[in-house]
Amino acid sequence: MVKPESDNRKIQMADIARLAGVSISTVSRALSGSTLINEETRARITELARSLSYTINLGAKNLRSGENRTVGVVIPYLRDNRQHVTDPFFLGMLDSLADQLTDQGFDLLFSRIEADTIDEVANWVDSGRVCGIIIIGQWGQHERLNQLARRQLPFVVWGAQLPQQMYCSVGSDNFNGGLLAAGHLLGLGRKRVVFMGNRDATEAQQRYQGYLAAHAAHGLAPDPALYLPSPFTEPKAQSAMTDFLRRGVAFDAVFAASDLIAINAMGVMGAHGLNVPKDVSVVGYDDVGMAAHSFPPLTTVRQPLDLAGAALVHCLLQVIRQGHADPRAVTTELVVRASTSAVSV
Amino acid sequence: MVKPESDNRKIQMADIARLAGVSISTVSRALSGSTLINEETRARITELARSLSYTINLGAKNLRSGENRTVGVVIPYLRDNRQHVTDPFFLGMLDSLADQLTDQGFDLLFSRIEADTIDEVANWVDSGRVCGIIIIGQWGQHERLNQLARRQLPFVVWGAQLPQQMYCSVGSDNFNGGLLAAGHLLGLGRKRVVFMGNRDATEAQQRYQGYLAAHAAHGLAPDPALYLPSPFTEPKAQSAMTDFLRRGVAFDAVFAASDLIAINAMGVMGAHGLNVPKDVSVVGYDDVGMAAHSFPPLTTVRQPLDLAGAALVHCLLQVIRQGHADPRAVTTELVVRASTSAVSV
DNA sequence: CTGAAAGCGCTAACAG
DNA sequence: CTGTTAGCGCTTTCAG
Repeated sequence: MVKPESDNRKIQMADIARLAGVSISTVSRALSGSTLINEETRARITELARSLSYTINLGAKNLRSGENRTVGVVIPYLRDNRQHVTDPFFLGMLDSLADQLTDQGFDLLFSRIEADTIDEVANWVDSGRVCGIIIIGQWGQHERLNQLARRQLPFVVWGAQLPQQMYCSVGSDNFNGGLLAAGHLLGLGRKRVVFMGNRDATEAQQRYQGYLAAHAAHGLAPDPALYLPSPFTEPKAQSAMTDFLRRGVAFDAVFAASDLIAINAMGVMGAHGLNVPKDVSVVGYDDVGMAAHSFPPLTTVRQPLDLAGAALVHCLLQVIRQGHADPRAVTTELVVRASTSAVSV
Repeated sequence: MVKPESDNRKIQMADIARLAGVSISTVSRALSGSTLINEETRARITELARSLSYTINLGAKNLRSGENRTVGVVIPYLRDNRQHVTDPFFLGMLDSLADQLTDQGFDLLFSRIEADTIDEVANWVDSGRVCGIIIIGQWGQHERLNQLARRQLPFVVWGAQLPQQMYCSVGSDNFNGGLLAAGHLLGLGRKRVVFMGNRDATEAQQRYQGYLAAHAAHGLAPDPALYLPSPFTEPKAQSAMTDFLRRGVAFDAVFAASDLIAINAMGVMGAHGLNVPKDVSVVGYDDVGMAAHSFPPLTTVRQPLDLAGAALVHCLLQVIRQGHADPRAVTTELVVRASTSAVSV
């Protein structure tokens, strides 16, 4: 099954060789850019190959050469979260990786997988399906990832750098991002800045540390009541903010751990008659496309997806070739838009 | 390059065979579920294989058996549009396809490609990289797609069914979707319903036809001034709506060709002091996750992504095996939320 | 039921 | 510079 229709047999090297009146090896050399071949013969063969729109059979090539230029990209999901990934950040990351990998001549094998069965990605490598794997997000599987690293599985993950980490991670500079965001709000004269996100998620935790540091730099310590736990999904972010408002805690700013959370929080606050940025200034995190077009447009910490994708690919190749790569952070940058303003006098 | 580190040689059939004291062919049979093998031997071999966490080398298997269980999925993009895809609909579709394909034992090779060089996907098939291709969206390349079909390329596309179409498409029932949406608005007593979208895009065109049909069913013909051209991107949708408001055309409802457009339009209208749904009722298209959590939550025409993904995969397999499959439409359904209401008396 | 042998489409020594 | 010769890891006749 899953074989093509019988009639249109695919053209292969032997055909080209016959037509060009040379040996198969000559064709192979011509097409692979070997130097030990007459330029004239190469030209003839290349031309012939193109006119027949011949493309080399990658499976055979890989099998023979032991190479592999396919990398696996997996977006894990939590079982309870289930359903489809909805945060546009992931699409952006995937896009970026696709472009990077294509540029470098790699194919991208995509898969979703339950976070707690993430070990299964090892099969992709064991079976020679891919040469390495990029995992988007840690999803609380730090220890499992460490185990994969012990098995010498070639992979890198997009996420935070953690203590006792045996694998290579690439992430944004979360601490600094948090510092920038909270610093910006405090600099505008905001006094009671809510941190909205899930501190149990490693990246959010680091952003929270930056948030604390910004307060310290201003000689402040945030009221613990200003920590507003919220998952990274839209409905839960909305209900978290709704509950928070009901509690009546005073606040004049929100730093959300993702743009998606921020935008949903702004929506809820707007529906409750609060004005953003006047009553409450809001900063998000990621700078997804939507952030520039929300109402009001969202001030946020930009994670440069193109650099991130490039770094992930770079590190993965290093892990594959040298067995190791150091974790990295790509620099973050504050993008100021209309969702933040100075306190009015 | 891109070879794994030398030391950890991958275990293969020969190893299992040696350890089990049988021939390679026996291992092959045991693992592939052949019937002509002693159940006891099979058990022993399977167990051994699992304990060594052996996974079969797919490249070799495919090469030998001529099979291929990888399908290519491509999301084209327009050059001027460039940058990253931003509409969450695509992520949803990709997710759905990933799940469907995984369930059916296929791998998913993902790629972005410029819409007007879409012919290049043929290489994936010619080189034996994939057994077939799923293209997300027509992107105005109907004729190019027809040419690919003439070349017998095994592919299907998510999009509209068009005149003189030689390839298999799967899409939502755009006409009916438009009919439902506009019918709903007219049924609420709305009289001047804007159609916002790009009529040149084939799917939007069909939704527009449904919009016209709904008017006809109510004995109406829409004012041509109510056609509001808009691309499918956020900034352009916003400026289109901004311009439209400036023009001062009277209207009391909007049917947008995508949720993304609808949500951005709602934002612009809100910023101009218009109340949704009271002053203007809005219906979108797609039912992306965001639609349920916008302000107000968006009434929309749901495209069932799971069914769509399943249909795409099903059709692709049929094209591969039988050389042909008929185009299909998956049924759409109106999801009523708070962005639409009856005209007040 | 099992083993031996041939070969999928290609690359890479090895000899000219 | 080019052809000959072995396989890459697996499946599949063909004989036992």
